[in-house]
Amino acid sequence: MPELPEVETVRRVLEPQLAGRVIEGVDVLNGQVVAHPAPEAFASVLVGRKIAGMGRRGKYLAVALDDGSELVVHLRMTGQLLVAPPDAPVEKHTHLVLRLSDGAELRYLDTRRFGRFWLFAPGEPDEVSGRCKLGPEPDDAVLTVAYLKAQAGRKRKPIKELLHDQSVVAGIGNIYSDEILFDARVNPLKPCCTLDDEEWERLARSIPRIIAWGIEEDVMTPEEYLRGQGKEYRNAEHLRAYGREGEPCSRCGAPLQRTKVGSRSSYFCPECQKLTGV
DNA sequence: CTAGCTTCCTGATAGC
DNA sequence: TGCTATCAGGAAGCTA
Repeated sequence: MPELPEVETVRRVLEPQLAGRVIEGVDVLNGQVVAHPAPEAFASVLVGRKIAGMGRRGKYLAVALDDGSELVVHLRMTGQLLVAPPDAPVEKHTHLVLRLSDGAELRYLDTRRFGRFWLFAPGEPDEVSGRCKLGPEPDDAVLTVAYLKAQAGRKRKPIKELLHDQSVVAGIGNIYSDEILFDARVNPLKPCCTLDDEEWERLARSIPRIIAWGIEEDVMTPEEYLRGQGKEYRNAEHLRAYGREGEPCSRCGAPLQRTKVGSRSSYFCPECQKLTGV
């Protein structure tokens, strides 16, 4: 389940393999994953374009094309982008194939088919992908205590849900919200309007730090990415809270607990992240 | 305005 | 063994 650090890893691995290649053919195997424009137009407009580079905004990837058009991808839960030789067997759940000028193929696989592609003509504003509604990147300097407090307002919803709100901060999902709250020693269920100044300070510091740490820990070579078939982002072993129910807290040794926030599994330390002042 | 629910999907796993 | 139920979760869309 890619969040910002994993999406950034995909970008770093794929960009050097794609930049400079020309898209010679497009096979839309499942039109469901093409959100804009219609699949036929999507394919015909892409053919002949040269890939200039690859960017990222939140969890969105953006392939920049030579004529100024832009191919935007959101992997959602199970989307994977793979570069494969054309003779490699086409795996189950392959929905889109871009045939490239060096003979390789960029393939999109997605078991749950939640992921989407959007293609924007040069100068065409992106008003449909949801990208324009994103809040600042986690490393953006505007992400101050004052900003977070203003976003929280009088909301009583759990702080974890505020971190999930892509219009507040871009790129945080269920895993990294647990990691950030663990690092900041804030209980995931704590209502937004009840955090004290120290908690806001720690949270504002933890957001950029934990996301940057996630990207560093995620570093992998193209060979490793290929071996894992784009499925393994190595995002489990370095985590300190997520998925570690019953394991000792790395700070105090107390067994970590699991709870539900909304409908999401949440892992936290009952000693370091006490629910007080509510 | 916000909170809360449903929808989209498949596959892994649990329980009977 | 084979069935059903549950869970995993990003984000949009809906209702109250």
